[in-house]
Amino acid sequence: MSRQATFSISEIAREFNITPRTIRFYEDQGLIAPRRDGRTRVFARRDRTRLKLALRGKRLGLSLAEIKELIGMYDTARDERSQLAELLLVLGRRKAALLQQREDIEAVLGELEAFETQCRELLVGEDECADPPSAA
DNA sequence: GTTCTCACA
DNA sequence: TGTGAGTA
Repeated sequence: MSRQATFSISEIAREFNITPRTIRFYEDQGLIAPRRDGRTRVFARRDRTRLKLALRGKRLGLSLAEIKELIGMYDTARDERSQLAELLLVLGRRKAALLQQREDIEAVLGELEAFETQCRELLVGEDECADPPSAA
């Protein structure tokens, strides 16, 4: 029953299926701030929670900066309403970005297909104009 | 095993 | 947004 209270970076990495390198990187970016025992990082449940939130944000395609923003609010944890409002703002931004990407992709696909059509027409034209080789 | 820094895509 | 190498 000795429920462990702290964890090493490698334990956390294993648990979330990421590399210790990535965890240090996230710390650099201000997403987490584990306690230190000397220079080695000591992770508490609080850090695990933050990391879990961060990875959820990543799955949604949020930038680390956005994730940092949201997680910071989770900690500050004043009123839930402003947190939810902020979350909606970020999600709205993300959705807008995805919609724009979809538009861009569709535009490129359209151009590509037009070009394909052109190529096919050129091929057919060549067939019509091509003299049969020396054979008969 | 963990740390940091530098370089690299 | 991460990784790899080299270091201590």
